[in-house]
Amino acid sequence: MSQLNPQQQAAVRYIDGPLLVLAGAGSGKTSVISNKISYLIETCNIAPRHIAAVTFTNKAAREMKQRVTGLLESKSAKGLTVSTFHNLGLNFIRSERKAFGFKAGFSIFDAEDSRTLIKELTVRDSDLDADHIDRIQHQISHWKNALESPERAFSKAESKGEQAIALIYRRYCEALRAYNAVDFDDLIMLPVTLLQTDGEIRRRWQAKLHYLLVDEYQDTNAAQYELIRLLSGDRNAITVVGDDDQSIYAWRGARPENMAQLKTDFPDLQVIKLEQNYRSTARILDAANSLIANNPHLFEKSLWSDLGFGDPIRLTRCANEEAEAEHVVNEILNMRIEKRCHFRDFAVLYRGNHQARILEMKLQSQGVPYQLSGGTSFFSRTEIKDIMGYLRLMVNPDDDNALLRIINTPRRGIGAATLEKLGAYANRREISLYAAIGEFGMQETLTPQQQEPLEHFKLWFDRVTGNCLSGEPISALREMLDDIDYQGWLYQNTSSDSVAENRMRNIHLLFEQLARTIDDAEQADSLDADGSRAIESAIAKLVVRDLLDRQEEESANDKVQLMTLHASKGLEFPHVFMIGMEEALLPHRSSIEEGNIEEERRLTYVGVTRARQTLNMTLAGKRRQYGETSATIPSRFLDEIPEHHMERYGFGDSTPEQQKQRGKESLDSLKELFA
DNA sequence: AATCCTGGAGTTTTT
DNA sequence: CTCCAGGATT
Repeated sequence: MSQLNPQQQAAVRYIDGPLLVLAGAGSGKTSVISNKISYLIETCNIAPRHIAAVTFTNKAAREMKQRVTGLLESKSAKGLTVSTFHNLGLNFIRSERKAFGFKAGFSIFDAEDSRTLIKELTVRDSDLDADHIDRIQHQISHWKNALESPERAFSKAESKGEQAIALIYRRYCEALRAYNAVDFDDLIMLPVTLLQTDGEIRRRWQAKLHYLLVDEYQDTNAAQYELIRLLSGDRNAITVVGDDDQSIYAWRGARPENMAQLKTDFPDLQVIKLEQNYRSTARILDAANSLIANNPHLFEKSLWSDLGFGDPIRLTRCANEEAEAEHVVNEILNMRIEKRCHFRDFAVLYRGNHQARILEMKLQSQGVPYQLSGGTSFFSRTEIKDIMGYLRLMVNPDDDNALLRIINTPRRGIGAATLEKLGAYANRREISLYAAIGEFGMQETLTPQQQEPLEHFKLWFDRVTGNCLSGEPISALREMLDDIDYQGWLYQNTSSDSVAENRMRNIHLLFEQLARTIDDAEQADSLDADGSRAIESAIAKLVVRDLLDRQEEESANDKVQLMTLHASKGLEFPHVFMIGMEEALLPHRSSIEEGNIEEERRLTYVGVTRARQTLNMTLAGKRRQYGETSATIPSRFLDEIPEHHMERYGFGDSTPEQQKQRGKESLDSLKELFA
């Protein structure tokens, strides 16, 4: 506590009502939340099980939990909830499963599963093109995040097309029900609907939660906000921490207006600003402040730091994107020697993932180690989706999606025609595909060659399931892998052996994680009172991910970090490069077209504020895109950074003399600022 | 079931 | 231009 500045301390101590902490970049918000949790436990004597802290990513949740545990002196954190919104929702659904009408072992559909299901639904519906699937999926997700039921969506629809999508939305929900499944959005939406309609359950949860803390509040969507409001009840014991200037996820439903909404919904809201930055030099912060001042603001705030003026921001105009990448690599190599630092101290940030490609080439050719973050996430890799399919079907035989994924992977001679008949029959009888296999009615429609592999599969899978649920799940699963010779199938289906090896490693990683999660589930008592088995809960937890970040941490050796501006939020690096500072790239073309410049500016702001010591910006004079090379225009955001903080290279319009002059002005103005 | 071919898109992404 | 998905072809 003594480590905190007065504002931070005030934010920790204020517990008499709802509190909004406006935490600027690098102002120690994680510290505040962690310290507040420990303060609530140690000083206010609130039992950990009555406190919940909510984050957006597993990584953030894990870090916070760790810090709280480290801060606690005399008490234990046992029973404390620090989890993601989705995890909290999942726990809620699990413990109120019966009220929802789900069977044990319900599946969680990820985006890919949802897409498959929507495709299935639209194909049968001939008056809708299949190429609108992405739009439909997006729209459904949007409705769910806005808490719109299919019925409401239909009645609000403004066109025939929208009505048609609303009808698919309804069938999509029905299908999920039939599959005993929920999707990611349901993890938030379903708890909200139940809390709204069931007073008894609402009171029970409100009685359980005495204090609620929310991180990255500017990223909450309508459903998440409603969940927070319902859980906090009229106790109003709630602290939310956020920064509207770092709201960069409006495109996926985040509503930074939720910050303003708080003032209306909680009239006695206290607001505390954290403006001291412990990360960056004064120049970098002044640049960031000037930039973001071009956005309208609900709450004015201005970051400052006492870490010294620092180096000017360097802006280099390169001939083309190739020269740009080369320049960045050379700079990194030079700076590493000059500043005596490590590769891991550098980050290269960009707007779009494709920008990483040239960079990768140049880094490789110079032998610079790098870590590319982003890319396909662990749980969307084919091998993991395959094995998860087996696991899901094991605990939830109604999950037709899972069955379809794995029934012929590896090949079992069960083809499209067979599945077509099976589907038609199951549909008629209103049972799941798995249940339909081997029924008498089925046998008439299938040829013996079709029937045999199906029934063989079911017999085998029933046995595997039995082994897995009764005895040692992990060894039963390894046995299953041998049975189906999954390894052989991998080697046969991948271009090189190293890819197959890697995939096999991933599967073992998954098993290890599953074993750990089962242990956790067996120990946790409170939320699993519905009598479901540990493995069911473990598989559900796996789907909401907890593996990816862990892997990244392990491999974070001495490597240059490459990532999108979005992915950089929450991180910091001694030396930051922002590349592609051009109109149409940053701000992105589509954002210009949609008139959404403010979010692009915030994105730039996030990038700038990642830097501790130096910030290097680059742009390419000519860029090749869509086959043709054309001249670029420097990003408008560059003009919003005070010229006296910038050192321009490659613009040809400023002599070293002018540079020096600006450098003087810059120092003078900074001195004035700090006088 | 595997492979080739064509067409369309080409921001950001967690759970 | 380059990549991927999905369809068509073998």
